[in-house]
Amino acid sequence: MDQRPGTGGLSFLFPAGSSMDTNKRVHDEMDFFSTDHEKKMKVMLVKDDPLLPIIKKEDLTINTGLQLLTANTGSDQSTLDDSLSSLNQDDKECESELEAMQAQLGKMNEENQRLRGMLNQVTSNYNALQMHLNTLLQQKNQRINGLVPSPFMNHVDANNAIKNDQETIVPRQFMDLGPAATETDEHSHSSTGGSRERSSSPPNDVDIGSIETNNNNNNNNKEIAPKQEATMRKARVSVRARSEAPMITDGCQWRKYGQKMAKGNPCPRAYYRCTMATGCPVRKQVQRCAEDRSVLITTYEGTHNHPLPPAAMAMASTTSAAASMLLSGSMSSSDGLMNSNFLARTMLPCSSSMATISASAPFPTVTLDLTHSANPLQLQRPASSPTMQLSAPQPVFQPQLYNNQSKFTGLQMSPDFDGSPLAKRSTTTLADTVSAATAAITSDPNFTAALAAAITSIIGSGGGAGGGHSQQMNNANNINKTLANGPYTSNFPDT
DNA sequence: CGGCTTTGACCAGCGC
DNA sequence: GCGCTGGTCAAAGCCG
Repeated sequence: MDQRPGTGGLSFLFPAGSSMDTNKRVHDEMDFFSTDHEKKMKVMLVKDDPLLPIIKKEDLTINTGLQLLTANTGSDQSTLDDSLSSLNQDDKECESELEAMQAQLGKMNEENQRLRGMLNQVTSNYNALQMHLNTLLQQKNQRINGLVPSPFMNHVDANNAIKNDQETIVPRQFMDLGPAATETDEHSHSSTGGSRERSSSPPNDVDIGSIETNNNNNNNNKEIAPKQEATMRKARVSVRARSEAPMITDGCQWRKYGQKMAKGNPCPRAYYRCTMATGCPVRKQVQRCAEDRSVLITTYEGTHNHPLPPAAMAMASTTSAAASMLLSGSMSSSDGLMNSNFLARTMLPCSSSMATISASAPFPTVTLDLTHSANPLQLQRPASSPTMQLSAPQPVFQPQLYNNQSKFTGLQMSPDFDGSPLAKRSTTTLADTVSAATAAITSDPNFTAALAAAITSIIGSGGGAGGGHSQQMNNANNINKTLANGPYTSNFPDT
């Protein structure tokens, strides 16, 4: 509590003609004997908060309560002032002390808010950097292996890439997966398909597990690898896109192996398996949204065990990035700041939710929503060619899209998916557009922070991926209903 | 003829 | 234990 020398603790009782600078300079001083506390507080606020209205000089000349007795003579006034000053001095001290404490409290609150903002900023930057690191490692791994990333980047490749790059850095997304992925879950999940596929096409899970075991004669790896793979397998990336076509063109070859009527959906759900390599475990489900049948929902699941064509690279990058974020241990549950409220605050400024996270049992899912309203970026192909509208997520991404993806166009759909090499279909496909979206997504720290917050709010909320607990279900239902009701029909009876 | 789609059946998980 | 649902299999048929 420093006081200006020579003022005797009356530094706020300046004459009306005192300069504003002088009055403002005293904001740090605490005068317990002054009765002009409100004015003092105003000065302090003006100094600390530029948003508040600036106090005019004349405001500081407002009479105090003691000056209400101006009808008295000069001597009486002096006597009365002395008496009142003596009588009220104790009360004034108490009031002054109270106000001083309130002022301190206000300062501390401001400091707290500022620190909180700094922490949020640091957290956002950290998440953005980690995303960028993952992307760079993926790209380097591609160059090393001559491969393109799979939709769900093979975690063995990822580990190798990271080991090659930095011996000391451990990819957390494959280490701290939480309690979600258990061998029981994996067995239960793959029991239907995996056991039946043993005869013809060994599940990729086995291969990866064996690789891990061979590379490291460590019993722990024998246990961890299946869990990692289980989580990788369970993690899903759902892409919502507006399309009249039966299936989006993502550059991969798919074979339909089933179709079911989903509960609550008038349209069936189709099941596809990747046929670009024998035993590739990647599958996808294609549905149409029950609410809006023009919206096509494609859900990817699994890890490709083979190189992908360039046309599939962009989608692979997108889904891989999303899955990596979903599985990233960087979004630890200990980060209390990153909660669903933060997600809401961060995402709501976006007029459309372009990415949502769902912990809907049994699989955590990242949904990339490309269905929202058109914007200047939306460039459609000629009407004769089936197209899928893609609206750039938010204006915040648009400059990046323009700068980085000059060939950004509408998404070409596969009107009649016949298994032909999708790369031949067009030079500007969904892959290109998703690539643009990926670049925008991964380069925007706000988005990564929001997505990280969403992931954290779900995974870290007590169950982890695949937890399927009621709380998670509630969160998931609030955040995303993407997968629940999307119908699909390969014959388009609904269109 | 090979690859794909269709479609009924089967299996496992889950809730009641 | 039973029924519902999601996911998958596999035989049959279609197509280029």
